[in-house]
Amino acid sequence: MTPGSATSPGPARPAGRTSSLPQDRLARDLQVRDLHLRLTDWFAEAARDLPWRDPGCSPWGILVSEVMLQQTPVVRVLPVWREWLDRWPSPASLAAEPSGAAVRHWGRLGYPRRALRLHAAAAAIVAQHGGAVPSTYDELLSLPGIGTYTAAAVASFAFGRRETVVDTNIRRVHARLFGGAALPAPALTAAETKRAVELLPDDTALSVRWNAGVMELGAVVCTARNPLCDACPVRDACAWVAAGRPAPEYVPKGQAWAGTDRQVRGAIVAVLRDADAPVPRSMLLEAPVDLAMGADVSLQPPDRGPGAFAALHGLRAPAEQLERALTGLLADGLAEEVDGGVRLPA
DNA sequence: GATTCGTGGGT
DNA sequence: TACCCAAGAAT
Repeated sequence: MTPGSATSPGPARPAGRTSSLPQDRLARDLQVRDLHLRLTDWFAEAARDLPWRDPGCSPWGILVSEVMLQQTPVVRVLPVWREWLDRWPSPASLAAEPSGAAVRHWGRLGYPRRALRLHAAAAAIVAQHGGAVPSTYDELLSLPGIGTYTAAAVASFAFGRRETVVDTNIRRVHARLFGGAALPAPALTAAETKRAVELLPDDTALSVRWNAGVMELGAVVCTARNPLCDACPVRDACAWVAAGRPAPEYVPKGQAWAGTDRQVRGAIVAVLRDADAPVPRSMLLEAPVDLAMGADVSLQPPDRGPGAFAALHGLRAPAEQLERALTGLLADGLAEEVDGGVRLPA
């Protein structure tokens, strides 16, 4: 069962142990409905003023924001999103450009394959939906780079549909509020999805505000570290607070970074992004003598950051790893080879 | 189900 | 400083 498609028609029921006693169920239903109202009231008053929440924002603008926000903080998305929507106000306008333009204007948001997939999604929207962002969960899910979360989020936030949205914020809020745990399981479980489905308000308009409100609570109050429980509108109902805010039962393992292929790939893409012509393979794979000997990086052009070339060669990556990283980028379509060398897809 | 895939600000 | 981790998706 996927989060977005699973919108049971029956009445919303609270999570946790199911009692066979009708009066217990009724009591839980009333408690959950109370949470619906309190949480959405709080959201109406405390919601951040984000441009993709503007009533005038197009479904395309909302879809773009959701893709950019995958694993990337709001503050870093904001400026890139504005430039992107100004440049490409519709799926057709983006689809008309080479995919490399999307990668270039993705900037340093990270995970540049998202830019590639967003470009592919725009092309699919043009080819299969007449240029209009589709409104149903299943149609959205079929687009490149749109998974269960984003499909449900766009259907809910852009089209006002009743879909169960489950993101990392919502998972954490549910884990604390109803599960009494500091953090959700390492990966989304069937039980979590079931709980989220049962918690979704029956009323469609309310379900949209519930989705956005729970997500917002997790983003600004019920944060992973140092949650602001004093500012929480549902603190009195929180199982985690009631349990004395016990520590996490496991330690999330951080992603390795230094020395990884991802680091090298990122450095290579940064070079290609800043280049206005194909870059010879040798300049990517072999460290220039002056840079290798520790040339003054500050001599790089001031508006080009610390110097993408210097950053790449500063990694001192083994030749084998440089080769592997470049091969991967070419295979992924993030780069292409031409006569003069390597460039973003044109 | 476990891995891979970027980046930079906060603590 | 080193580590955490942020509106996930694809394989």
